[in-house]
Amino acid sequence: MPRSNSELNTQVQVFKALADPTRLAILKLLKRAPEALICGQVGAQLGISKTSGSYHFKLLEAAELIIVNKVAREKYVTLNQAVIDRDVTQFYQQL
Amino acid sequence: MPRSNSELNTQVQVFKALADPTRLAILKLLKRAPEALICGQVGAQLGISKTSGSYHFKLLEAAELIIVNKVAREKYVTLNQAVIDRDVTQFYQQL
DNA sequence: ATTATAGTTCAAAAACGTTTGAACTATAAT
DNA sequence: ATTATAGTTCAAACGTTTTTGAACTATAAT
Repeated sequence: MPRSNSELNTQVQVFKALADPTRLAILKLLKRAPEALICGQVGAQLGISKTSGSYHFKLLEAAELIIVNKVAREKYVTLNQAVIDRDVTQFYQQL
Repeated sequence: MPRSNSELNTQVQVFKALADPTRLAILKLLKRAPEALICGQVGAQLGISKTSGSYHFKLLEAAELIIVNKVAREKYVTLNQAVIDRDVTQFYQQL
């Protein structure tokens, strides 16, 4: 049943965000990229529809795993490395 | 070099296993336990049915996050610390 | 001004994950 | 032998996540 611990909840949210092949692929692409990438280009490279891409980027942003910067028509995304580092550390300390 | 997809798949499997409040609670309980715990007792402590417990433990075992030891009627479980450490390291190296 | 491009939103559909109860196996206790 | 306990399995129900297509907004290019 619902275990209501808000730290646990955000942790679950992060793991849920990571628990999908498309999103993991996005994050790995961003990790290797020298600078910000445009959403649509990432989606195209992974062969997903723009609607689906929009959904996944929104979810990654909600989990604070990426930073989004809208410039004119385009959406530039980068890893939120600080938050990822914090999450890894937490994972390491707890398990 | 084309990155094999099976690595991504097992990674996704691990994150899926972690992406649930009940399973995360189980793992944290196991982490703090001085020795192996009995499935049913863990389930009771978390207030889940035995059927549901069986489902979650099976999933955690499939993801190799726990080690299971059946003794007579009881199922003893411990964290699979070696695999967890490897997963954390991989997470750290890739994101 | 028209058309093209990048992305969003919405609702429906499809896919996937979790819980439930009943029936079951195997071991233990009386 | 009978009854109790620990756990599994199965299918159905229930719940959540993901994909889809169409309609939409906003900016850019011709």
